[in-house]
Amino acid sequence: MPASASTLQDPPTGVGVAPAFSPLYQQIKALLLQSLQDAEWKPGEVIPSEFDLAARFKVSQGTVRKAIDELAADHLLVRRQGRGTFVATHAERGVQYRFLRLRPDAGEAADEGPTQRLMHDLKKLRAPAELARQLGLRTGDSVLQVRRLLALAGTPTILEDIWLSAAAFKGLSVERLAAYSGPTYALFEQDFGVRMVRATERIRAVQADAEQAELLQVRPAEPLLSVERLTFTYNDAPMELRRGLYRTDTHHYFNELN
Amino acid sequence: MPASASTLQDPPTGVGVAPAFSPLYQQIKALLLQSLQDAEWKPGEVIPSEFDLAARFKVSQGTVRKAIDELAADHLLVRRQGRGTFVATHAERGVQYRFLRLRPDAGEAADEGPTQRLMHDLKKLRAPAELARQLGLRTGDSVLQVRRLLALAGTPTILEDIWLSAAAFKGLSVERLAAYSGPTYALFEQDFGVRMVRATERIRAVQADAEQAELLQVRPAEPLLSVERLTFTYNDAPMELRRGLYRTDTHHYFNELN
DNA sequence: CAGTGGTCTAGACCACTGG
DNA sequence: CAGTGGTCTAGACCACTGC
Repeated sequence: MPASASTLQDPPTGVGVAPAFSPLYQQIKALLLQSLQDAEWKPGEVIPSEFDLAARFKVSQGTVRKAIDELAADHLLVRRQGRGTFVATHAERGVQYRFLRLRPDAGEAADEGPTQRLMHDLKKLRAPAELARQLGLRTGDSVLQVRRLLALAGTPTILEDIWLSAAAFKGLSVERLAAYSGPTYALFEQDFGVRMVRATERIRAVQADAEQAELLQVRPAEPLLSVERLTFTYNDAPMELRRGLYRTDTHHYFNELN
Repeated sequence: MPASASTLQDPPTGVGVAPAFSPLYQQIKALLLQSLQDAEWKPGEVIPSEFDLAARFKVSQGTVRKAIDELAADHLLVRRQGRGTFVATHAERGVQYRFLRLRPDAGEAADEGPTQRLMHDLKKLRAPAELARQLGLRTGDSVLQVRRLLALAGTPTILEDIWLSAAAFKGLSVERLAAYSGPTYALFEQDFGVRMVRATERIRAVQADAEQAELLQVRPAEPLLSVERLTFTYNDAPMELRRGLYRTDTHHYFNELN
């Protein structure tokens, strides 16, 4: 028997329902996740060593290890041999623009991210029903809309609209966005304590309308890739909706299927 | 020290280069992979139990376990508690069409795969340089080209060209393709012993040309999603190039970012 | 050289499956 | 009830990092 399973959640003994047996390491994982959510350890910081955590939770090091393994597999934590285990961050070089799958056609190496921001615009508006639903807000709640145009290798390639809860991102400004040189998600971590963890994307082929064509410097009706991204923090709480229009004449969306 | 590391590969002792320390479980993983490649266990079959494998390789069960864990994470093996560990297969219900990311706009549930095949065509041709390069063949090698049109929920939605080495897929016929009701990748396993393991996709927005438009029943110049897929067997050997044109007016390409 | 993650073992026991 | 994967422990030792 685990040394002290009783100090953690015991499996429910109710009748009728599935036993819902939960292994110790899953419970540890949940506790670690809670600490991440509570910002006990912030992005980029070290968390306690496996032995310390084992002592804290009164389980063996191997059990903590397995919990951390899963969090590392989900990119919530990053292990570094000899140094410790760290809270993952979008600010770190090498994993920046982790969610951007647009690659130049030539040379498999990923771009270093957008090389130039051509335009930033910010509006505040009331969330229509569908947007509110996706962001987990109520219809009419205050929402920020950021529109921006990004250039890759000198040519405008990405036209993006970003929608955020105005409450959660209170104080976000065009100036801050324009001045910040890293990925937006790193800015969200630093300024608002919002760490983005995963995202879903819905991709379609669409025709550029007149305005989009002009901004992206393509002919009207030129085909563009529409990438609708819903981004989640800890807890699977949706925090951002983003709609990108990508030119795919010199770049492509790269995906790896496993 | 591991019980019998000496019977497996010892770390190279050369000077100058990185030590290239390789843990035991990695070596076990490589051995298991070799057995999969050699078709010692075929798709859908059970592999020996962890204890049997531990005895065979003269390591502890935990070490075999870790090797299998990684192969299972890569979807090469599938663990089933109480039953055993099986070689993954595309024929299995629930993982069919694992590489098809097109989803209906309404209802997050994935389609059960293409509901109807409207057309199949097969040609034999000499591989141009670029195709040969991608498939790991020599320019001019004999290649099969399959063209097919698939309908989802009654409307033609996917127009696909598939290129395969004629040598590796000798005997493939339109009749076989048309008659087979499951995914192509399951057919490849059964008829040719080729198990597809992973794939990369390059996605672009393109305009339908006249022929494509007619087949997919859209207006010419309608935007379509172009999905170019390179599919690999064990060993990262490319075995198939596929170019799909997807209508995205009622469906979208779904992607999960972690 | 101390501290951290990484590997490996051996053994106990639990959960699930099928005969 | 036997067999398989799944969990947990305890302890030893290795590889890597930084002081």
